[in-house]
Amino acid sequence: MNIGEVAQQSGLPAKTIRYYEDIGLISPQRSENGYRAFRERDLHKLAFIGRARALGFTIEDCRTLLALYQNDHRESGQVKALAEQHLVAIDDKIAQLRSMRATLSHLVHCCAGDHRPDCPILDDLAGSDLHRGDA
Amino acid sequence: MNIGEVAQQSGLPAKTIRYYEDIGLISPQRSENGYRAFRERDLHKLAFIGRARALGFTIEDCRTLLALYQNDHRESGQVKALAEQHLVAIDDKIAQLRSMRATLSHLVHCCAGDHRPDCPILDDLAGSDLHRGDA
DNA sequence: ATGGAGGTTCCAGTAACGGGAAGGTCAAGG
DNA sequence: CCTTGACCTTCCCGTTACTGGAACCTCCAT
Repeated sequence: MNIGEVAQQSGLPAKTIRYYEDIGLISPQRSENGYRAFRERDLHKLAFIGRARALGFTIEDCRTLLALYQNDHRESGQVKALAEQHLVAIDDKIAQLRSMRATLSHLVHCCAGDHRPDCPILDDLAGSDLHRGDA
Repeated sequence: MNIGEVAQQSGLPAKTIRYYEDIGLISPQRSENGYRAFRERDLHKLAFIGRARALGFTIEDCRTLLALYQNDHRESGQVKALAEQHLVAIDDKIAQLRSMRATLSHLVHCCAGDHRPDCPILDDLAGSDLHRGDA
């Protein structure tokens, strides 16, 4: 298989596949013409990576997960630990975004959004304490 | 004020403040010795940027917001539009993270996490369809 | 005079690719 | 046989918002 077909089947852009080879995630063979010659195993690996990436794992996590996957003597505890760690990181991000969202949403609702220049959003960013001290 | 004091008062690292000058967000004067000489206005601007960044606005958004803030003829609708757009982006990110979280959390709960190699997480990443087809 | 805490510039690296140039290869068509 | 177009190759730069570090300068206190 050439890279184009692998790209289609894995859903990953050809550029990304080449990048994954660059950083040593995959090592496809080469044809005599210099083209990458992918086998089923490579495709399978790429699909694996694609799914891990879709779950938000970093490339380094993917490297680790691939190694565990290919290691018959792995312990599922290692995988679970990695996944739980990632879960915590996701929760942290969600919490941070929700905090931002709450503040921003409040400000948006306070802003008339008309043709006048008065704007509680800018007031808040400027630290004017006008609405924060309105109690 | 030298950069150290401004860093403390604004809560931004000195490196970041220099970077903000590099990209033209601020333009502090210079003392004869070559040191940056910050005035109150600069500090105020930096605090403004810091707060906008804390709400997740990009640097380019900050540039726009600063310009609006300094423009007496702005219309609050412009600010509100920018904020609402950002709010949508935040919501998108939260939705994506929650989707990841749901899948990952399910997989983690399915995994024994012991010393055996069998691992539903890896099975899922490998696309084995074992648990997805268990209905 | 000297030591240390500040300041300065510039360069490189981060994560994970994407865009685009310059050029080789292959299959089909005239 | 030649060309055209699709596909492949490598290589280098750009992205976001900084961070770390080197090499060097300046100020203040002892």
